[in-house]
Amino acid sequence: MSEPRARAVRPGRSPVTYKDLQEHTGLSLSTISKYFNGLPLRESNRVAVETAASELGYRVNTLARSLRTQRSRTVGVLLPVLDNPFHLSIIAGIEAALSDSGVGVVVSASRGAHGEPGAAVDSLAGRMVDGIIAVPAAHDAATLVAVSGRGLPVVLIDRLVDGLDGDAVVLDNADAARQAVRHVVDHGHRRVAAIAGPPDIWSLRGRSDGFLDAMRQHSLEVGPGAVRSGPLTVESGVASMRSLLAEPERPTAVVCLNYELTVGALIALNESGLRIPEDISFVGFDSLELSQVIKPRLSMVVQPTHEIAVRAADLMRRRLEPQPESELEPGAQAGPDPYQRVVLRAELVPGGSVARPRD
Amino acid sequence: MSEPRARAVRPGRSPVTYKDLQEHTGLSLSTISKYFNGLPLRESNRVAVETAASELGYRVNTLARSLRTQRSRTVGVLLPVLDNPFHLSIIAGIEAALSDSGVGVVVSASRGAHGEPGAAVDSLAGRMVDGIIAVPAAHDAATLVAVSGRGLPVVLIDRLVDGLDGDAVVLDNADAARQAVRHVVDHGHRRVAAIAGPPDIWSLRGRSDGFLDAMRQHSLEVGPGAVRSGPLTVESGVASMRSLLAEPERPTAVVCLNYELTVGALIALNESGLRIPEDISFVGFDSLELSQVIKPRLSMVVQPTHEIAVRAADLMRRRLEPQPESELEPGAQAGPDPYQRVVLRAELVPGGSVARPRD
DNA sequence: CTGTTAGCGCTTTCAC
DNA sequence: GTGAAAGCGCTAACAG
Repeated sequence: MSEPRARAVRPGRSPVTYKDLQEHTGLSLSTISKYFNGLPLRESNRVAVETAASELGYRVNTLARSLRTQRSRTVGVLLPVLDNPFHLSIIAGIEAALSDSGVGVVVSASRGAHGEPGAAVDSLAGRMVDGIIAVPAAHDAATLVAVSGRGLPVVLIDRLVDGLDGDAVVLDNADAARQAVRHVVDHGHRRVAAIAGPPDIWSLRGRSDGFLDAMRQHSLEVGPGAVRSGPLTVESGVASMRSLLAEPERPTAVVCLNYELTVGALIALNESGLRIPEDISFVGFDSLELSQVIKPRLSMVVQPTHEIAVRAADLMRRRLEPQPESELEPGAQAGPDPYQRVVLRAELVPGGSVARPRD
Repeated sequence: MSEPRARAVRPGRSPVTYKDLQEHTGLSLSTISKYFNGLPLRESNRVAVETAASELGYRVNTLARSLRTQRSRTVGVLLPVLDNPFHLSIIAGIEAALSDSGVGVVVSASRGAHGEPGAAVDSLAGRMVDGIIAVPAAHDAATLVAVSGRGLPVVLIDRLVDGLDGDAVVLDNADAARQAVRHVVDHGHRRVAAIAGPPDIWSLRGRSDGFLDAMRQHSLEVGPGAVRSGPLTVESGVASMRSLLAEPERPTAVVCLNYELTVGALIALNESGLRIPEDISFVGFDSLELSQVIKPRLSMVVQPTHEIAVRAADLMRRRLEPQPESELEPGAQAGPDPYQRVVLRAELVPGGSVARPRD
């Protein structure tokens, strides 16, 4: 017959709710609600609520609000992996762009291996996000299609996936690779190799294709093994570069088509003892920061990552808006906006890592 | 007298709810709920719910569940800024560690400048996170104290803030700096400078103190301006290094005490034309990846970032658990667990960027 | 402008 | 085992 045990181990968090404000002010719940939604209130009531709220340390419960209104003012950002500067930059850019409009961001990693396919998407949907901005992994393409079909706005970044329609902002990948090739060809290189990623990723395939295309346009031969493909990891970059260097006819210039691969290639180059650009010319991808720190500064293809994020955020914001009655024409029947596909160009930042080949 | 306008512009998302499952199965809401919570059900009913759910594409609504249960199985991760590899690594590590326990993560940036102080914390609290893991900015220390006081578990990373108690995992910052000093001193340097951060950030102050302390222990003089402090930005690193190099008695060795500062210092060094280590010795901080790519490889103080994240996640998980009845003793009255303070050591990875000074 | 009322989708006693 | 009913914290009609 002990005292009833304390309710729960952890004390009531922020048990402060409209009810408490109600008791302290004598106002009705709906009036209080109006206060927190910026609706007009009699001045005296305004301050009453205001003071009660700050005294009690009231904080609106977003969950309850979202449940009721059926919109969370939150978008999900879905990325294949988190530990990667490109993705980081995407998060940061989106977060900044959206938080100005009072929209929150919850990030989620698809975590290729474990976890059911699509689990990440489901979890976001279960959080009632108002939309999803994704760098889609093959892994959760199907689920993305499903939620998109149900009317959840989806904005794709960096990659496209078959069967999934929606707004997208992507790089002109072929062009990015072509710029790199032109850069080395202009310096007189003819034996050029690429360290590419897996061809089943849309963006990487685009870059590989662009590479091959550019080589063809310059009437250069692409030997077997001149395009190394492998996973998007530093290790894979190391391995690719090593094997490239071990070739009997070693390329005089190597271009990398992704950040991790660039880092790996540089590590391998570093351990090989070869000098850049005297012994070999090099073009990296997406690692401007690296480039500035290395001597000579590296020629680098850089994506406008921040702009990518901002454009994606813009597309999403447009979908979230209550669709302004377009035109004056009432029957204009614009239908749902057609999907937009924003294509951005990469920029080649020349450095000192590309020079005339010696032989 | 037109038809009632279509309910809403955007079609009903995932209008699938228990009610729908109820209609399709004839079971009661509570039975359906039991299914989704793993409680025992008659086999026939189990499959009934199962098939209905997959046919309709049902997804449980986490928001509603959280509202009802008063726990979201989500922790907030609060960072001063997002675009920084250390913080990225923290996010990735926590996300990975926690998602195994089915706990979600929502990240938030304190965004020093605009936004009210503490807005980020409030927003997390409003999402009913079960706890907050934070690299606290001065900006939101007060709010953190407040929510912590209300019983929300808070785990601090990297920095401590006055008046805020809670679990924490931090670096032995003084030791990190001391290791760097010892490293260069062992190579015979006596004129050593540090590029430090703002002393009002706990971790950076610890590193500066450690630097000064180590210098003293080695009976070395610390000239005025031998410790440069400034904001944690690449630009500030550039400026600090430049001004160090412009000194009449230029230091023979420079140690950096943070990642951004390291990058900035290297950029300045690069443009100065000085050679590492022939003209100047250098120790960087936290940029192992950089170090591998640069020739010579840089001596580097590296934090165990991944372990930091994992330990923080562990501390949080412990607070979230329903406190196992500790001991066999029923009346043991352990009280709330005392706060834990995990202190991790940085590691000095020697490279080729430190050599005997010439003069 | 304010109050009453009925839920949002889910969990949880409490009877059966 | 299962179902009926109450309610988490909030908003949105609708009267007054």
